Amino acid sequence: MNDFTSPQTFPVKHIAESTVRRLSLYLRFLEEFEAKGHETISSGELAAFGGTTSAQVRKDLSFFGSFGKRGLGYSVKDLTAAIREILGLEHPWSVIIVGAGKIGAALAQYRGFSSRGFTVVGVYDKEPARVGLKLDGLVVRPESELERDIHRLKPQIAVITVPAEAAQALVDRVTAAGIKAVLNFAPAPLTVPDGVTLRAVNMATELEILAFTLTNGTTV
Amino acid sequence: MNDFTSPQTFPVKHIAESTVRRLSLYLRFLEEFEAKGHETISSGELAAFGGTTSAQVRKDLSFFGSFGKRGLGYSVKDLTAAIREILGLEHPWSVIIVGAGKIGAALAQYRGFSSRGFTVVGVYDKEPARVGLKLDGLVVRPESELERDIHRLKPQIAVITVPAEAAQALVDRVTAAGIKAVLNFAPAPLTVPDGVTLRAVNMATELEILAFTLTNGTTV
DNA sequence: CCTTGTGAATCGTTTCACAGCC
DNA sequence: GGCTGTGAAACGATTCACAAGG
Repeated sequence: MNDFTSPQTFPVKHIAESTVRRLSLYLRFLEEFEAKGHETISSGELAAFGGTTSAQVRKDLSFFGSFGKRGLGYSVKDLTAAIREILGLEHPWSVIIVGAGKIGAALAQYRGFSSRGFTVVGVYDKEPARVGLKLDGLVVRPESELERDIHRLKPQIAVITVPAEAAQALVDRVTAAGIKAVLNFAPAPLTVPDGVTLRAVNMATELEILAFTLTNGTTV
Repeated sequence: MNDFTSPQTFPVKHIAESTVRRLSLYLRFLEEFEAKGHETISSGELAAFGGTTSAQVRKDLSFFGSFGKRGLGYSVKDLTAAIREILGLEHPWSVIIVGAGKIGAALAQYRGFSSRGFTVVGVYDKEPARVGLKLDGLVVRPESELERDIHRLKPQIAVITVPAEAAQALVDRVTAAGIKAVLNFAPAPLTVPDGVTLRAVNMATELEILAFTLTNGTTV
C-alpha cells in the first residue's frame, strides 16, 4: 500500500484519533522492548501490551505502510523509527506553557515531555508574584512578553493552564502570534482559528466518567 | 422511553464514552446558563456550545429519558438536575491521590474537583521528605497508611500520580483494599481486577497527537 | 508453519428526516 | 411554527478470515 520509493512520505487521507493514540502507546512499548534487547516483535505481543488485538495493530500500521515480515514479525528498531516518524517525533517540538499556577508549574517540570522530544521554551503568567520564579531552569516570564517570544522562538505548541475565564483571550493571542496547536487544560470550551489544532484535557470530566461508571454498573 | 414511575432509575444497557463525555460538557454549560438566569434551552443552543449537533444532543439525552418539551426546549433547572443524576453526581465522591509529586500536589489543590462533588480525603507519598507537607488543608500521609485509610474512609476513587515503575504495585494495593475506580496519570499501562474501572490520562500522548496533526496536515 | 497485510463482514456511532406534541 | 424524540440511513471503526510471503 505504501509508495515504494520514499518511506518517509505517508500518503494519508484521514486517520482516526484512536489509531494515533494507539501508535503512541505502541511506541512506548517498543522503546521498552528495545531497551530489553529484543530484536523482533509480533503484532500479537504489541497488542497484549496495548490492550487490543493483533488485527488492530496490523490495521493501524497498514495505514502508513508495511513494516513487518510475514512469518517473522517486526524489527523492533525499524518499527520504532517508523512510528516516531509517523507521529512526527523525528525533530523536536517547542512548547510554551501559558499559566504558571499549580498545573502549569507541574507540567513545566514534567520529565515526560522533554524525554519525548517536546522542549518547553517558555512559561508565562500575568501575576507579578509568579514572574521570575524558577521552574527547573526556566524562569516564569510576564504574559506581556508572549507575542514577542513567540515571534522570536517560534514555538509550535501552546499548553493553556490558566483559569477558565482567561483561557479564550490567551488562545486568541497565541494563535494570532503564530501558534499552530493548543493543548487546553482550562475547564472551558475554546475556539481556535482555521488551521490551528486544538485538544482539551479536562480532569473533572475524567472523574465524572468514572462516577458515571460507578453508578451505572459496568457501562461505558 | 423512560419508565414513568421513577425518574431516577435509568434502564441503561451500554452507553458510549463519547456520550458520557458530552453529558459532562452539557452540564458545565447548563450551570453557566442557569447562573445567567435563563430558564429554558434548546438542543441547538446546547449543541453550539459543545461543538456538536442538535440531533446529537437529543440522541445523547434520549438514552436516559425524555427531558424536554416539544416546541419549547428543556428547562435548564430540570435538565441540570437530570444530568447530574445520570452522571451520579447527586452524592459526593471521595478520592485519594497516590503520589504527592508535582502533579499529585497540583491535583490535590485543584478547585475544579471539589466544586463538582469530588472530595479529596487523602494524599499519599512514600518519600519521608514529602510526608507531613500541607496541601490546602490536607496533610500528605505515608503510603504505609493507604490500606488502613481506605478501610476507614472508604474512598471510591484513587488518582495515581506516582512514577511509572511504581504505579502497578500501588494500583494492586488500593484495589485490594477496596478502591473501585482508578484514574491513572502515570505513563504506564495498568491492569485492574474485574469490577474495577480504569481510566488513563497521558500528557505525552496528547502532545504526540498534536505533533501528528501538525506533521500530517488536517488529519485526525 | 508462522505472521503479516488487507478486503469483506460486523459492529457501533452519528446524522438524517420526520412524526408527534407544545 | 418550532423543537423534541426516534426509527432508519449513512458513516466510521473494529474484527474476521484468509491469501501471500518469509
